[in-house]
Amino acid sequence: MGASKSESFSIKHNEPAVLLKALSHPAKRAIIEYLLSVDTCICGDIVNELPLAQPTVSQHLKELKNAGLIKGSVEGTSICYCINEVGFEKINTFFEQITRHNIKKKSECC
Amino acid sequence: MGASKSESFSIKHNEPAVLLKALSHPAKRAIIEYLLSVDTCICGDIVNELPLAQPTVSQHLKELKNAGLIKGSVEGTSICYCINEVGFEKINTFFEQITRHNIKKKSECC
DNA sequence: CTATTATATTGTAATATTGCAATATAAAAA
DNA sequence: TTTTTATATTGCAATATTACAATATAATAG
Repeated sequence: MGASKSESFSIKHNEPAVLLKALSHPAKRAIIEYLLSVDTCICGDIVNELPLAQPTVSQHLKELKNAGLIKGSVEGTSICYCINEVGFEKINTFFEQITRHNIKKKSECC
Repeated sequence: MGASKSESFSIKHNEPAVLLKALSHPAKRAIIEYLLSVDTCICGDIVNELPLAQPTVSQHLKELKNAGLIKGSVEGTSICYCINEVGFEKINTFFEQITRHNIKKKSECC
């Protein structure tokens, strides 16, 4: 009856899951890609760059920050956001583990 | 007004996004982890292993297959599923690109 | 053919996510 | 202090996702 049985499952890889989920969302990925593309750190430029309202962008930034994919620092009235390498390193580690496991069992069926 | 402005954004990395989204879901990740943990290929064992009903597992398997993360082959009445390395390689490539980009700009702000 | 076993599909209820208008907050400028 | 500028929060409507019961399909066994 209904959605989300999240609690029933191992939280072993929960942190990577948060990162992956964030990156799988088009708007969030667009924000990440924009952050990767600009040399200097930006703030409300994202609102001008993407077809999203300010509150929407603000919320995505908050979630990306909570996930550990971006960092933000206050600069006067504006806030400067940039990529947080730590989050991406965590994803890499997660996938390295999976890939190692995977290669070991490679092509045993199907 | 409402959710999902997916169309508005670049589909450049859409395929990786599908993979990431699948992996970010607890039940789907549990299925993947189970598939990684067993030596031989399995089928309806997943239903016994996870706290999910058969139709639910079936649907997740379908989506994982469409995403390119698993493969399935018919064996009599049952169907044998296993990891599809191709999908994981695509994710790896996607992250290598991002990481390369990322390291180049490392710590320029915040 | 009928029964059994294994999986897929359909329909639907419960829940989660997304996006934004309206509003609030915070810092600097006037 | 008032205004301006930049961002965050709240509340809600629209949409998407999830899970499962009921049912359908497919292959094999008898």
